[in-house]
Amino acid sequence: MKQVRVRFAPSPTGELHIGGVRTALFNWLFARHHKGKFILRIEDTDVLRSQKDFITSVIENLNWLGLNWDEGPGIGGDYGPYFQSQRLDIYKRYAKKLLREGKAYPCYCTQEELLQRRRKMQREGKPPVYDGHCRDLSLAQREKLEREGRKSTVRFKVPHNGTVKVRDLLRGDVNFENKILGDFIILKSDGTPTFNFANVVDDYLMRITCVIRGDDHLSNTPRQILIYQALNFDPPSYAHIPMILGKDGAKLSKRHGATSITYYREKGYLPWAVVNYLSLLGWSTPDSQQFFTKEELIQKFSLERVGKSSAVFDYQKLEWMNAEYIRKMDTDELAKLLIPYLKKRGWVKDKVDSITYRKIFRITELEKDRLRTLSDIVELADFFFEKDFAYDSKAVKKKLKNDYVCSLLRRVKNEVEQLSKFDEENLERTLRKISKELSLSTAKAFHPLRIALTGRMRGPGLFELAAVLGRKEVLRRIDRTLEMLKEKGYGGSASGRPQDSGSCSGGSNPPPPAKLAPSSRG
RNA sequence: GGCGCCAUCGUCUAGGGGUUAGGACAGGUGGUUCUCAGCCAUCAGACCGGGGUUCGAAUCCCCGUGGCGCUACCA
Repeated sequence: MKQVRVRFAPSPTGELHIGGVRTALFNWLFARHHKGKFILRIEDTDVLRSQKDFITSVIENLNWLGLNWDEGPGIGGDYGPYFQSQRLDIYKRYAKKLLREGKAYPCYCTQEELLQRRRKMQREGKPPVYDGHCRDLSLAQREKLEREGRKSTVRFKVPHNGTVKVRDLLRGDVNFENKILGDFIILKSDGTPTFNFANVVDDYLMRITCVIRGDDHLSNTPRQILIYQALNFDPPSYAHIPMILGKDGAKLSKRHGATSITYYREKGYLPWAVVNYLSLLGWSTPDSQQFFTKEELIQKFSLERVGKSSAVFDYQKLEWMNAEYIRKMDTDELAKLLIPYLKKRGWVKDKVDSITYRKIFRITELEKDRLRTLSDIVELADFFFEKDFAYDSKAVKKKLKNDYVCSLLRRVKNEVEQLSKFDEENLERTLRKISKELSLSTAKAFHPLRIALTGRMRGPGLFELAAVLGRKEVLRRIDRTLEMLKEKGYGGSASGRPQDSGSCSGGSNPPPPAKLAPSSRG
């Protein structure tokens, strides 16, 4: 049996799309499973819309995802070049061959003429296919039109009768009647090939054995098979995989949310989480397994288990899966992935020293369970880095208003100052002791403290996060909170009584004025 | 309009002539904890409709309906 050769053939007219990634993935899995070749070919024949930046982006993103190719840009191979823009003479050669054999003909219709005739056909309720206007021109007529300076395209002569059978690995045989196809263009007036033509020539020349692509291409396939036949090429086998849709059932597009893989990369999705999630869109194992290692996925993947109906892209499930992979990840590895996000915020310097790294590691440990994407770290851990963090106004109103709060904070401050060793265990023991002595439930004691230290109601364990902050910073934050409460008249200072132990005024050194933020997410 | 593809919980799906139609995400409830997250337990939720075939249809066949795609000098 001959070696499996499949390809992914994106056109660089935009950022690599999630749907494109899924197509690339299925091709890659198929190749790897069968120990065949995965080829990357850039279909940049649309000169107007193709951009160099997008080529770079496609290549970078595929690399990031780990979908490595055996032939193509950056690698080379025996069947190159792998950019269609560098193969124009090849397409011309084959077009000439078809011309010579009478299987194609020059068409001199202008776009304007075509448009008008198409409109007319539509008005009359006829199918809007090319009417064969130039199909049977005599040599003299052609020469006349040439002399008039008319530009020509090359059209493929579709037989008027008969049918084309597409053998699809997923859907079985699908038949199309030739007569509904219409003579389509294979070479544009500027000499570049159209998709259907370049695709066939390249797939043949690159010895592609199986074309795996979105099922939006199924209706194009009869045209391509006709070209194979005209050129005396053996067509490959086909597998048209279901498309990915948005929530409303329409083809996935920007209005459903982000569709470019670049977005997910920047947001902090792990490449394998994306791959794993995408593999489940249209494919499954008999036991509906959710998580796969790379080796497992390659081993278990098969086209037979690819479904036929389109799948809705579920952002939430992707997010969940990403979070799962983050939680399962080694903390050290995760911390290193988080650093770029901290740098972007200016929270850590370009060169991370070992003390800073130690802190980042601890923070990573504490926030790991809460991360859904890597960039979440920015919102979750800001208080570790921002000395001047804002207090969630809702949290303040809800938890710091009570009379006992100031005496509690002052008490904690005193005890913390005197702590022989400032670590998690001592902290916990002391804080529990204080809450007991003040006859406060741990909840009542710890919530205000958490807000004093972080500005918010949710987050990692109190002792853990305090330990990371360090004694000095904890004391400073308590002072800062006391000051803030004093200004607001909260926490017992508004009781009207003279300065008693419950008051927030007096005592401490005046810290810088604290900001009160508008209520944000707790 | 023509042609084509598709159809199981809200979503991804398993299953497939006789099943309590299974799992995952999301949602609800309870528990654990200083909060959140997590974790554990638990609940709710589906075979598009109609005909056939059959003792029996969600499963096979046909029709309908719906969704999507193609019908370009885009790919």
